[in-house]
Amino acid sequence: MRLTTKGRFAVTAMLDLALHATEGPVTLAGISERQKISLSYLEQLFGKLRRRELVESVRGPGGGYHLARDASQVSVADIVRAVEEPLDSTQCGGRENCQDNHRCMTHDLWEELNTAVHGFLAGVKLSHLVEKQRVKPVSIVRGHAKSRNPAPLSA
Amino acid sequence: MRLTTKGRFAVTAMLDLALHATEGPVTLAGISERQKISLSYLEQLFGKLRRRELVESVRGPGGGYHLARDASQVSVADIVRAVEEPLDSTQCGGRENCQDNHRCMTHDLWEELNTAVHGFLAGVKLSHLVEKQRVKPVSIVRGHAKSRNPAPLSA
DNA sequence: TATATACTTGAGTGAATTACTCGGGATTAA
DNA sequence: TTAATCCCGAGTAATTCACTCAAGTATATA
Repeated sequence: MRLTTKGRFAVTAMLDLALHATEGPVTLAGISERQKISLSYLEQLFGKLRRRELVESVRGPGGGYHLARDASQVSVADIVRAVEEPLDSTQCGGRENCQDNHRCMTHDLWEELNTAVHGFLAGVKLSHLVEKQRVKPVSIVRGHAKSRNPAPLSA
Repeated sequence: MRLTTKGRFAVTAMLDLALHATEGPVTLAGISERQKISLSYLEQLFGKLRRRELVESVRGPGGGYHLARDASQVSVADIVRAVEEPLDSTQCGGRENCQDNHRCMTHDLWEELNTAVHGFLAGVKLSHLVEKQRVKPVSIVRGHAKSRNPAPLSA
């Protein structure tokens, strides 16, 4: 599981979608404005989300996107995997071509870590985020943060 | 905590160091050959490891590196943090400039994830890896894997 | 049917990062 | 003095990321 801002944007967008689920199809333009994510970029992301059947689209005027399944059935791991496509193998492409035991050794380690991360993200459902979000006092803070920080995982 | 192949290489190198601890200072040339990591790249990595006081160097002929503390006192998290320098902030640079609650919301999530990852890696000591390594039957597999895959976190 | 709204797709791009190399230098054992 | 080491900073090719641009296609509504 890779994890970059792409995955984070996707989760944010999906959360926005879930929060506006009652109001019919949600437009990308709306998400773009509310979340300050470029429309074109959202289009890219939602193309993948749709192909992975996490969202469904309604075309034409009044159209937009809605969740393909209940928010409780969509995990953060699902979302990240959907957009962070090249979820391919690690270091030594699987397990065959490990150079020697050292490499294999650390390979096990990274695999365990990956399992742990995946487990963590799979445990967090979109519905949890929605709940947390709704509980929070809504304090709108303005401040354009069109930041470029592709840090894969940051402290 | 970022996590790229740089961190993985560093862990591999440190494990090699730990495994050859009894034979006096370990040269980078040796690690380079055994682990198939470029010497120049190792020099870069060990510069950082030394500055973070994870290893100590012995200069001149017969010199090399050895662990600055016992393998049981060095965690994988220590190593990764040492080389993966820019361990700076996430999305919205801390907590102040979150655009609105959605962003803040997911920010919490990523922070929790980060804590989990760090916890995992902090729990794995170099000594654990050494033990596991020593137990394993030594099956040398040849196969040059000078692969370029900077996947930050892969499945 | 015309038109505007919205999704859909694919190609392209600038900046940043990664994973290195290169070329020199400093230190010290023999 | 020589050679084995570590030491360091600049440079670089490839890649990736985050994002834009320019076309579509579908459809609700007037």
